[in-house]
Amino acid sequence: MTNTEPKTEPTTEPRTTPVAGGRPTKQRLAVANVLSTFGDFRSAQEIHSLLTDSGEKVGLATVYRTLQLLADSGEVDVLRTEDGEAAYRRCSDSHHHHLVCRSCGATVEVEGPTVERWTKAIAAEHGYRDISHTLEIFGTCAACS
Amino acid sequence: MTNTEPKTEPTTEPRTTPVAGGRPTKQRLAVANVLSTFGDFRSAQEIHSLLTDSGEKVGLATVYRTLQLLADSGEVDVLRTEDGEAAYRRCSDSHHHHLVCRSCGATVEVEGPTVERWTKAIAAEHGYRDISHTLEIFGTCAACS
DNA sequence: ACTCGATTTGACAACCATTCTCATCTTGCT
DNA sequence: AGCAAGATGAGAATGGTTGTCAAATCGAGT
Ligand SMILES: [Zn+2]
Ligand SMILES: [Zn+2]
Ligand SMILES: [Zn+2]
Ligand SMILES: [Zn+2]
Repeated sequence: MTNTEPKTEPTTEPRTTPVAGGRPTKQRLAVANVLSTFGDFRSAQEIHSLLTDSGEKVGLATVYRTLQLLADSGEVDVLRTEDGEAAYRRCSDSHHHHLVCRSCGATVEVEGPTVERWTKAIAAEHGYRDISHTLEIFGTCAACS
Repeated sequence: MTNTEPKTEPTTEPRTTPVAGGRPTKQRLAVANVLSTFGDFRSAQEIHSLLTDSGEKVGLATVYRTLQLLADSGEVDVLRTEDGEAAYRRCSDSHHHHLVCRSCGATVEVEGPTVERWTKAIAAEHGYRDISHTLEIFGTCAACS
């Protein structure tokens, strides 16, 4: 039947393609899109809910796979919440941390070069590379005092 | 036998292990003891294996409960590895943070007034009180580079 | 030392986020 | 169109952690 060439001619072959993020499928675009809608960290399950609620039909496994892809390619930041869940956010956002009221949950995004410099300096001082860090500040906000 | 120990005597024995909050049971002492034999972070499951291998019969649930107790009372440090597992380690008395190799787990305790001042300043600036914070630094150590 | 109520334990079930499986679409390309 | 590699999704499997609850243990009071 189909008597094509036994093998595809390796003349101009796919190996040169840097599949950083793979194919731009609908599902992946949807995940990337929802990520760019929010500036803060969201869990994979949360992202999946947002997608299904908005009518997009994307499987949970695909959400996880896409987030891992994006994380591996450096397009999103990933961190672990205190109870062990992974949270993702688009990394084009400026790096920042959170000041959270432990009573009402009111959150303030904070940032500053001070702590960033400090962590880098500390890490370099001990010979560590590829530094990342997690920092959360908890307190009682003025309204809850 | 020696049943006439003077009650007024403060501490006569080598080590009365004061376990956090609750009763100093055999199981809790065993967990606390195994923690003091290691300087780096160990998972709960790992600690449980160490205990059972050494003959101590302690249930896994009890290990988890004890570690939570110790963590809540500040006697051990707890952090989340980058793959989401909780890791525990005996804690030194002073407030500090950790620089952890994400490859081999090598941990350096770091501290400094810089980040402490920064968090307090940020919090005060936004009217928050009773400030606490969590900060972990991850990287690849020199040996793993 | 004995009793009794409160605490703690442990075997196992339940949870839940994440990953795996694999049959079935899609996409990219000719 | 036609094909093969890549991607998807429904559900099962995984694995760490927590919940359940009867039984064991502790310890203060007697
Ligand atoms: Zn508040
Ligand atoms: Zn930072
Ligand atoms: Zn290392
Ligand atoms: Zn600190």
